[in-house]
Amino acid sequence: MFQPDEKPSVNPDPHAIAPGRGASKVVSINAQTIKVACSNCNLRELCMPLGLSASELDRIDDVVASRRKIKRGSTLFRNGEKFTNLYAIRTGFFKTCVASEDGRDQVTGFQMAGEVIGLDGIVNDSHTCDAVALEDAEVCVMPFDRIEELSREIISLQRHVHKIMSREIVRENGVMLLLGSMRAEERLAAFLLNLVQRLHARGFSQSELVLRMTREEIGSYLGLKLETVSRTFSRFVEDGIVEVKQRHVRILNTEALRDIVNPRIGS
Amino acid sequence: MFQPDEKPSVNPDPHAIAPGRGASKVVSINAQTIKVACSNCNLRELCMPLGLSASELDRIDDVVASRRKIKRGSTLFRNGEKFTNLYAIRTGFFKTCVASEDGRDQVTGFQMAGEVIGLDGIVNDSHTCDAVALEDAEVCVMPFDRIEELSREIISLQRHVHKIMSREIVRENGVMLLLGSMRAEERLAAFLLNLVQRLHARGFSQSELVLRMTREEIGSYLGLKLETVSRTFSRFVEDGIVEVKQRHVRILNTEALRDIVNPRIGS
DNA sequence: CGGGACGTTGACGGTCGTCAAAATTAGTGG
DNA sequence: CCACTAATTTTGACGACCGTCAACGTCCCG
Repeated sequence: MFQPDEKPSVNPDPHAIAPGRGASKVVSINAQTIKVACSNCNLRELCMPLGLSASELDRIDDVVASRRKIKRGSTLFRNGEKFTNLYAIRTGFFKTCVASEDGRDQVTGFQMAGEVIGLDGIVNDSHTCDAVALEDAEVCVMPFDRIEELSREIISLQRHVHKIMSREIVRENGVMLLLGSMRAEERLAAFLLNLVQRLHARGFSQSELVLRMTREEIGSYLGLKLETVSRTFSRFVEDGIVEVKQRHVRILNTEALRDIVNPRIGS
Repeated sequence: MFQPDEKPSVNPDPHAIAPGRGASKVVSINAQTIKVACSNCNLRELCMPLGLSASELDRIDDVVASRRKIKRGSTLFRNGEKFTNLYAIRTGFFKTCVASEDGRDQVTGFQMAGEVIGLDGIVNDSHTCDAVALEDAEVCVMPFDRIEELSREIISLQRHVHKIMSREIVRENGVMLLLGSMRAEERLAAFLLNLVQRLHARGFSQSELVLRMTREEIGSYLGLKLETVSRTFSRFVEDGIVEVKQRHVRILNTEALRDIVNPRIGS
């Protein structure tokens, strides 16, 4: 009933281990040498500015100091840790979550390949949330000092950094709208549409997805309890809008989901 | 029972109309000439980086192209409008709100003197929310191109811009926590504490404030209906935590408010 | 002084949270 | 590879919190 995920049209960089173009592109970490280059990364169009000259592209490779693998369940950074890097996700799936003093916590976002995390750390030079890998992941480590340095010289990089931060602000505005004014069905419908749209931009199916997070994590993100998430899924299934088998979801009626998010007057 | 607001220790720039230091600092707008200068603005410490050299300070004055007055109830910018400027609030009070297609809207924040608005417009070169003045206001108009230009040259300005954007991201994380996991009392308590803390940083009282927004706007921000906001205020009054007379609020027991936001185990 | 915007309060109902139990799956170690 | 335990998910019953609807009161401004 559920096929495996379609292959993304932008595959993980197949030349990641190929010989570098210069010593500066080869960095030694933990006794293993990893070739690092944005210039031939297929995620570039997602996480780097377009329209760079060859020489600019060459210099942008320098923002990535190294790569880092994160095992499922472990953290990329934690609340309180010193901020030094932004991270571009190469593969895998993350959640970010904040915690209040009395232990409540709230998932503030789910991030996938091509997206950048760590922006929260800039204000106070320390992170204010946890970033947890929901599946084995690999990220590009980008020292923020170098990003600032280079973006002083490469205008399109500067603009790009600003856009990434602004995009995050706008995204959070949308989440606030969701949390502040939507009911459970609307929240879950919006969540599914958003996920599938982002996956589609990465070459995956428009109608099928595998949830990398638990019902509880979805609930935390949407301001609902896990039971409500589960019940709402069940209602969607009853209504023939989706098929759900554990974490595999197939969207049968995208229009219906859109109508739930944005109730139309009349029919 | 309620005195008028205390005077802020950082007063509106008393030299705003004083003779400028050069022609470039004098800009003509709408047949009136307004002296524009961050260097002698008393809000500087709130909205500009610290530790600038005199020459840098002089150049930062150039970021502000002009000033603009906004009447209570009118908008500084609207969803869909082309993005060209960021705005630093000199006086007055704003709300920003986003709207969904079907007409629901959500207040995403309240902004006061020294804070910067317009960051949402950077991603798509057009604004994604409305900024509405809740009282007569004046803002510094800062063309974003010039900000980017100057921040390529002045490192501390670049860092400052990044911090402002990151701060907004962190703020919104906090709002998501509030909307996602707090009950009405907790939300309102957190809201009051946040407002009074920001006002205090501007030289106002720690315990007294005048709400510039309606119950409905508070409710929209907090994900509650106006009746719930009103009822929750009444409960706080019954419990002797605050005094409320219309939009004048006096906090009688700050600790109680903190305990509501952050329930302690035990006593 | 009068109309409109804003705020308060009450009664009632719906949505979602809480508690509980059972089913299914995933992960672990033998 | 299988058994066993933990984790996750589903479903039900019930109740609390907050939304809805309504009426009334208050303040502000023309």
